[in-house]
Amino acid sequence: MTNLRERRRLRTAETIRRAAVVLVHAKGLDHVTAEMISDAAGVSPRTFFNYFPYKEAALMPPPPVFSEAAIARFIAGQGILLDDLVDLLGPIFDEIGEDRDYVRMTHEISLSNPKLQVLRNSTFHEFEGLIAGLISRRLGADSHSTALHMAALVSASIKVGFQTWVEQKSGSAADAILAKIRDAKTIFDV
Amino acid sequence: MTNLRERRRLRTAETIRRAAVVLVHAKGLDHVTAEMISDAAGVSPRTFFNYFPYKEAALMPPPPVFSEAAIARFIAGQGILLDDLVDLLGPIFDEIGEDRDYVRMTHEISLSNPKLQVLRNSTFHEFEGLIAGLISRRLGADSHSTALHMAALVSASIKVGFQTWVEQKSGSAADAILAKIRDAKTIFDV
DNA sequence: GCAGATATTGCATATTGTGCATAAATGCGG
DNA sequence: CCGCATTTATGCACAATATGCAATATCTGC
Repeated sequence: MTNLRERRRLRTAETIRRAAVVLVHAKGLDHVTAEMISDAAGVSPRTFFNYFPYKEAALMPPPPVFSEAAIARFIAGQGILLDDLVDLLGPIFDEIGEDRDYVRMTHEISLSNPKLQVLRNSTFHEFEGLIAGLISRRLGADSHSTALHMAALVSASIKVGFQTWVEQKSGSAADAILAKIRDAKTIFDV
Repeated sequence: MTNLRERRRLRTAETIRRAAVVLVHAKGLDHVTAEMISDAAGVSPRTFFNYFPYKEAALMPPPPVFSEAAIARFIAGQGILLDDLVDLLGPIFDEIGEDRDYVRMTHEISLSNPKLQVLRNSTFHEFEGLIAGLISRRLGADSHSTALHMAALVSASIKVGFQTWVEQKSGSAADAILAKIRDAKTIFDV
């Protein structure tokens, strides 16, 4: 199990992320330096930049990871595409929903600063690309354009669903988001 | 005409942009400093940051501007939505297509560096938001979610269309892009 | 041409981010 | 359990980014 080191690395990254989010939420991005974050996380500034290429990167969530099994299941799936997509994405959003206050903090931070908005947009964009790739693999050759369109729809649904969840006081993130994705079926049926 | 100053400002910004694009295309982002760009554009570094908040910003195209008249026409329009959208966007892409080599350069640059990819993604994202806003205004209250979905589709179409145009040797950008938007009708009809 | 507004510039400075060398920690085979 | 190989953390030096501020130059309208 060479992944003891790996897990340690993930834990350190997470520690830094938390420290960064808390600090920036309290003081604003411009009043928090990489050094402050490092101090709060108990690492040297040099190590900070070892984990994150630039200060703002520590404020973004890590990219979601799908299990190999889940990916294989989705690609080989024969059912309604959006339903299978919901199955694929469910666990991801379950996880997000577990720490409501923290997620809300990160959300507020993202909106508080132009640079972070840019980064957030890009994060969404990358996620959309990931989804498009999976859809394309499932639909086979020549499905590129269709996959991009569908991924765009799904991504838009996620944004709307996430937004409504953030504004709510209670309820599951997965429920809110997946409902919006399912709604997309009324617009776009495959 | 107080807009002599304004036009002058736009021209200076454009001069800086061109200088930046040419330099970065030749040497790569990491080997071009803000000072080099300033020198090439004939302004002081301080002035550079007066026009652009950070180095990379000079490498992105200015946001498209729709005429008030075009916006009003679109919002009040009664025809097929995607057709009206094509009318609205046409002039924008005509303009882009006028300078093929330059646009291709900017495109190559965007793909050459992670930071620029992020920025490019965000630029697309903002454009999508702009379109969503216009669609929402046209469709009236409670159309928020629908507008976002449609804008996502249009945005995806633009990306695909732009990509195919860039790969071509000749042909109009507007034609390539608008064709893809029209294609979206086969998927999504309003 | 003059007064007021706007744009440009220089200078000082905090912060960012990287290369490189060194030290510490970890996992592995014996 | 121990030392060896590899990965990870750190310190230091330094170029580049980006901003505030004050001074200077340039434009606009009268």
